[in-house]
Amino acid sequence: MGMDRDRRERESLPLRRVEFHILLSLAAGERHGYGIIQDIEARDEKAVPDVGTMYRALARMVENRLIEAAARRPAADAGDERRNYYRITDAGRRMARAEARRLEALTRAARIGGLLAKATK
Amino acid sequence: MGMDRDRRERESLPLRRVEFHILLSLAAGERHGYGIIQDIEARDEKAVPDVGTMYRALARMVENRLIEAAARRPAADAGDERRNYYRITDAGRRMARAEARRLEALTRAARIGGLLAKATK
DNA sequence: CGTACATATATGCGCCACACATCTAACGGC
DNA sequence: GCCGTTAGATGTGTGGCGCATATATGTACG
Repeated sequence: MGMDRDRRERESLPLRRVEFHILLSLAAGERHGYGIIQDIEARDEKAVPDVGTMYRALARMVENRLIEAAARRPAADAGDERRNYYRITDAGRRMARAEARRLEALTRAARIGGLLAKATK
Repeated sequence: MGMDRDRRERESLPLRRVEFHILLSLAAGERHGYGIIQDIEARDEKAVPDVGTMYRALARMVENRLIEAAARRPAADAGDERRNYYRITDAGRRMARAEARRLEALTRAARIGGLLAKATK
């Protein structure tokens, strides 16, 4: 059982770029699609996904239980009826952690390979 | 001129996954296609590219001057005539550095977002 | 109040990156 | 000489993603 879960997670790595960005954004709190895009824009202007890519990814990830529709919009924003809010699931958080570890290892390899300066901290 | 080069590099990021893996592997020394695959396997079992993807990527990257065919095989291995050895070019190293910085920033974001432990070194 | 622009979500289309499958052939051990 | 491994190459299919477009609500402003 736990084995099955682990295997599924391992097999679906590496995560798609959009998906990791989405999970990373939602790890900080509930957000709606357009808001996630702006969040990514703020963090890395070079990797901003297309809106089509975004909404399709959201649908797919709900399907895969990596995220779920937030029951109701967060307090402050009672206004805009159009927005669909999402939250990260436990499975999503596990996936994001696994992928983050992968990226970290890659980064470490790059540093060892002399492609990055010693301590960028 | 320098500007043009910088712009081209920035626009073609992020690198394809295979390509970064190849550059990362070749940054450590000259290698042949099959050897690169084994190198990647050793480093990250989850992201091992298909052989088809690999050989096509190598051809493309030679075309784009990110790598080049090594004139002749490295000393110790005078044996196997089948092997095609490659080495990283300056342009390739620049691209790899840029991509490594991108991944490093992503990793940092993941750490800030609580998806990674504090100091992994 | 109208209308112009930003916000928000959604979908058809086409390209291309990649995995999968298959092929060829040289290598090394027995 | 046979056979499994190593090495490289190529045809094919799927799916992710960018591009364009559609639709509709929110908001600012005269």
